[in-house]
Amino acid sequence: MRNAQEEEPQDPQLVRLDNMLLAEGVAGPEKGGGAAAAVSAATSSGGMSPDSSQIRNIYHTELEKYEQACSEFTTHVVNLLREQSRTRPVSPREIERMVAIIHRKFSSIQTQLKQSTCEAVMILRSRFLDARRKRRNFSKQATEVLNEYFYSHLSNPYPSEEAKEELAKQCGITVSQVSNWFGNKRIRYKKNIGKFQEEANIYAMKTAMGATQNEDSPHTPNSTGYNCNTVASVL
DNA sequence: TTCTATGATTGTGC
DNA sequence: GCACAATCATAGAA
Repeated sequence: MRNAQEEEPQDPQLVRLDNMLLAEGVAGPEKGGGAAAAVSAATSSGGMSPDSSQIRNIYHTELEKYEQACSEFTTHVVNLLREQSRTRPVSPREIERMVAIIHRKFSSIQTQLKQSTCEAVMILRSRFLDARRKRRNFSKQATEVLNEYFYSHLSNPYPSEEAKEELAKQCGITVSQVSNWFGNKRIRYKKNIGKFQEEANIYAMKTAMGATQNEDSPHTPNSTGYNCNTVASVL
């Protein structure tokens, strides 16, 4: 039986589907590859997204079911043939041929399973690309928080990893979105300081007011080093 | 419909 | 790996 299975030439379509599933990280060892990696990169939460890991789990469950069913059915048919051999001559060659037929039939089921998994991955990929295209502005409050940090650290607007995480938490966005925001802000501020002057003054006033309210505790911010007069000279 | 603002992506340099 | 610069694509205002 094993020989009959191993000698069967590999279906080129099946090979193609196998390669694709491997490349997408659905088949083979668990890793962050292909669509799975792309989606998880977008979520920045690390690991596979719920959708992509779901596809992987379903695929493996179905594949196991398929293998079990194939093996059980083959055993069943072989047993039937052996029983028949009591009433009529059944050659080993006939058994082999029957097993080969069963495997061919099951192979088409396997192709269908892999085909539909590939389709699911493709749908997931296009959904991810759509999400990337559909930009959403951050909430007013989030922009406020980011701007406050930016203008109060104008002399060094490079938040540490911890600060980025804290800002991300406060704004309800990801750390990479915080990094993007600061990257964009630094470059746009630098290119057009004049345009941002008014905004800088507003946040400077806010910071100053906050400092006045906390006059009893002299070590609290405005300890950020922000000074209205330095706005134009930095960066 | 056009224009501007803005979040995201890509390529490059360090 | 991070920051910068250029660019893209879209949201939202005019």
